[in-house]
Amino acid sequence: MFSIAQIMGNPNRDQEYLGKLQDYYADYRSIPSYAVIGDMLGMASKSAVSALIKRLTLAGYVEMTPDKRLAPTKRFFERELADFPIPAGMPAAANDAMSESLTIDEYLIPKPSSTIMVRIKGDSMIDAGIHDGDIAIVEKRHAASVGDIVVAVVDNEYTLKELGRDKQGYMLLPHNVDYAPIRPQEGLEIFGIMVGLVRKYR
Amino acid sequence: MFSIAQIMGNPNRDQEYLGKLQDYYADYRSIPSYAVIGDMLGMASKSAVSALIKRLTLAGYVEMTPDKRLAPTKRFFERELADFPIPAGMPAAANDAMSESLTIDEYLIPKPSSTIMVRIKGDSMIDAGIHDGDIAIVEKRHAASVGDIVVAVVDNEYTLKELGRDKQGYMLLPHNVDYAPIRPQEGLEIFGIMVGLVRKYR
DNA sequence: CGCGATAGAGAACATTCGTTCCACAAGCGT
DNA sequence: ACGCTTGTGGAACGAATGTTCTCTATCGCG
Repeated sequence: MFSIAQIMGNPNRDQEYLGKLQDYYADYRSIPSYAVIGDMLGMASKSAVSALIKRLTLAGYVEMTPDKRLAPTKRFFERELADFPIPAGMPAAANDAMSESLTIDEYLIPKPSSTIMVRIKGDSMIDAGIHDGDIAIVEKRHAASVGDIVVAVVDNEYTLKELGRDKQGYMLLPHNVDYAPIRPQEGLEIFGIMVGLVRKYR
Repeated sequence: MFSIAQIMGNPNRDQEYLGKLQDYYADYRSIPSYAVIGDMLGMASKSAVSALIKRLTLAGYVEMTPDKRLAPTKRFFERELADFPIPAGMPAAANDAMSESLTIDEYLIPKPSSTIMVRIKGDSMIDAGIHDGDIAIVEKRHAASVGDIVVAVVDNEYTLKELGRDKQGYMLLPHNVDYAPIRPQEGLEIFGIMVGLVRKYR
């Protein structure tokens, strides 16, 4: 991977171009055609745009999708440090974790079609930091590992617990001393596993 | 605005198609050409794709950018929020009549410009369900109320605690029996208040 | 069983896309 | 001042795009 300064013909200029592309993308979630880019950046010809895109591609800001469409990369969304005016000493801005994604949605939901959000009821998992009213991000699938927090179907009811196992077989572990582990009588059906948690303070 | 069920020819089918488009977009941040969509969805002709896109446009999931490129709308990113326990039959493509739809970003970040994300370090707040490695959504402002979870500046260090108060004045309350409340010596500067929490299970 | 409505296949079409080539202008060092 | 490098303007080109049309298969309903 290269830095923009290493690749770019005129780094400052190109940085500014990149900024305008980022703004456009923020508005429309799509990268425009070369002609529109040209308009936007004040270039009269598409060859200039073509060259710019080549540079941006080399520098890793955009890439081609499998069907040769121009798409932004993770690096495209990186923010300048100046955007995060966090005074020195700030508990490391979550920049590191989030820098790879534009949004929290992307961060938590890599596979939208098989992901649902469920609002937690009750406090059987409170010792795992899962509170009543929290929203669980659940990825639907039938395979889970011991230690995963799963949504399982027990006696025709859905429940969120940690998947555990001992010599007697699988069980569902609440995280609350007031609740006892559940040993499903007849098999255990996994509905999905919990991949994320969202809580809102108001 | 319409619901997908009102517009769609075959709602379940279209919902599934929409899901695949969402997955593709999550991977590449771009909507593919009609030909690729056709491949992906098992349609051999572009006219079928064209019809689908018309329906999705009507339903408000995609739209045209100023230069006639296909782009997702906000609604494209919304996810259904189910209440727990999950109603039976849920696994099937959620038809409407379901509770709310929302994006996590909008849910947690009403004021983007004054909101930052901070990764939690340590477990001084673990009894409040705030774990090491979680991401706190922090709205920057200087006013806070007792009971808020705040990011405060104490002795030139940033710390996340509950804001408390007794007759001796304000203090910062950890939520962990191993930690003692902090009574700032010389004033207390509030950096922001915690409005949300995001956790990712791997 | 037959009818109509609907969706998809397939092909033709004009449009638009991005690439590529060449020529010219501006900036730089010698 | 000159020549070289670099970047841009412009035009031409083939490829790919999305629209539209007709025809056929399928489904639902009576």
